[in-house]
Amino acid sequence: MKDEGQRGFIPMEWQKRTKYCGEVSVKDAGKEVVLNGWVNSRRDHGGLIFLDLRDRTGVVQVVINPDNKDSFPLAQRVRSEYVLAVSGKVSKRPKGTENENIATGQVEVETSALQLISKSKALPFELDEADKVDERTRLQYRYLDLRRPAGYMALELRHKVVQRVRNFLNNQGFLEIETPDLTKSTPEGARDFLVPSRLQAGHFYALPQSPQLFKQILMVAGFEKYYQLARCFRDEDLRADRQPEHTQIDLEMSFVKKDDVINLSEQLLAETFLEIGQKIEVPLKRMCYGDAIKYYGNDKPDTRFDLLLSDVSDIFTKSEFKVFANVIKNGGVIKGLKIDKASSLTRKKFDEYTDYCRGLGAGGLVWMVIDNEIKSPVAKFLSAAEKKSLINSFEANPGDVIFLVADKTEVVNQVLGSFRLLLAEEFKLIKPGFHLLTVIDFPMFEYDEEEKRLKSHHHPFTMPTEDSLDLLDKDPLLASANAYDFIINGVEVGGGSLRIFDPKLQEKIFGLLGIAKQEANDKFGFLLKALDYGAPPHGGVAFGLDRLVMLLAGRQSIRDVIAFPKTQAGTDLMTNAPDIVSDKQLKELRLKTE
RNA sequence: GGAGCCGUAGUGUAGUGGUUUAACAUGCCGGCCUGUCACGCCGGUGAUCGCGGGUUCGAAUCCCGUCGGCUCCGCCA
Repeated sequence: MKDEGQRGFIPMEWQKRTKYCGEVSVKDAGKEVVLNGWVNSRRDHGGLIFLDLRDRTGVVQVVINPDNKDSFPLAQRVRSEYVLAVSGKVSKRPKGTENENIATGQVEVETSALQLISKSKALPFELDEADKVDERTRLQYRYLDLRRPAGYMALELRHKVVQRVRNFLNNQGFLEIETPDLTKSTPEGARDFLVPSRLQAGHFYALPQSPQLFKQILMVAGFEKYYQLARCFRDEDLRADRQPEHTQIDLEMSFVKKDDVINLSEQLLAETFLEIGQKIEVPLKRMCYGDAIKYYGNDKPDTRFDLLLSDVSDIFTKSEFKVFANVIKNGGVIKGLKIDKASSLTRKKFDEYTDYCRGLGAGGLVWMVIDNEIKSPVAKFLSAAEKKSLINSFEANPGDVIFLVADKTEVVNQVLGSFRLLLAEEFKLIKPGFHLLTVIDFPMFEYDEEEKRLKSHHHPFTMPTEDSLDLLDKDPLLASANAYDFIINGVEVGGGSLRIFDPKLQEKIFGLLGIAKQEANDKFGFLLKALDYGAPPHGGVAFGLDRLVMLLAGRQSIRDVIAFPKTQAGTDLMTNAPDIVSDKQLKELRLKTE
């Protein structure tokens, strides 16, 4: 068997596989097969060479005997990750040489012909140790990273989840419809990615943050049930669970009530969990937004563990302890959480926690070790009655530790909400498995301190509840929305709402958001216009496919379930995007760079 | 915009009370080996310690800056 021919190229003809490596079994014993794949490893015994040949289905052992005068010399020159075609006979392995660790360990392929299809340089990292390798090297050589079973399986799972979603929605009567990626920049929401227009010099498309407006217009168009696996773009900073482009399972339905959308969403989620063999009971547990904030400090409660926040402001309304009293006088709150049997915590650890909470914006962190009495730096400032009330309130027992934060309500919730996660991890309180939750009863608006105006909590097209209509004028911050979020293990995987289908109400909401009539018409005029032509009641939901698959795959980052993800600085280390472009390109677009 | 952690042969680590031939494992190259499967054994190759500057007789080690990667805050309707 030759490798490189006269022209210096490897011959183009090669034997096509008759079987996949991972599927060779005892049943094939005695049969001739051809395998194609990569050399996973090579074990050269001098007089006998073993190769583990790998394709996407698995590995199988290939044996090359020295009496095979064509193949043996080639086998000696073969290296890791060479691509080969192997012809040979499947045989049961000699007694005592079976390998229980691999699926094909009972058999091997006795090579009759070995053919080199493609060579490989020595790899920049060893595939079976990739878990430990710096992520930047793996991203640079993403094709090698993905060649690992773990890489393959993550994307295979993603594929299967997508197929389930499509099947489920198709069976429910949904139509998959694509909407534009080159569209119009709209105010509100995230920063847009812009695309300069050549034909309309000086004008810009924006990449969609979501297909929100298009799907609503599809409802006006009468499609009734739409879905799409939509790529969404947001030019904001990245996180482990945030990429500048991500994929949403986006859907919208007409003539539905809130519970119709929630029920379908929960069924859809449950359907995806079947892919990993998990039966999820629907309907899911539901929690109102107010309780989520009150007990968990945020609107995406991690319900894998308790450690609930408790408001103890009442105990300190008349406290001699000025720090607490002042916070309450200024409208703030004192909340805390109790952790069982934590008296082994060191002073150093308490300082660490204090720094952590300060870093999140708290003025400080009060800690108390419960013994026969309370041990705490602030114990001397508290009255006996206050101490007793605290212990009662937290139902604290000797050995427990109480942490308190006093500040503005939002600060307290945010700090304790994060701190609770840290403690749960450190004390190993997190129960295994998946804990799904639907959060309902969101407020319509929140107040933006910086811009001194109302902002939508969900988005500007969210339908207020009927009860809230009167509040829009009186006290819009109390108005609640027909919106819902879906939370798994503290990760927001989806959310949606009923939409406004009355153009008058939509204009009213824009007004409350401080979007002038002129601007509303410039930016959203096409939607308002569409609503004028017989808009059905409608609502929908969007799930973050990347986050969902991340959870199903048990990974910590969505980068693991995206084929070619970007770094925290928004770069692609494999392609080196983003990159500078030629002057010619800039000129055509009438763009100048500094 | 901000905070923290990290950066030493291809890869993963060790080495920082200032002076080392910068160590170990693995990979890679060569040799031996007919039942291995993380094959084994022998030998070899490979790092001016991310980059720049400073302190010093002397810096991988201390200081400053910078670049890159990760985590987080802000931001993400």
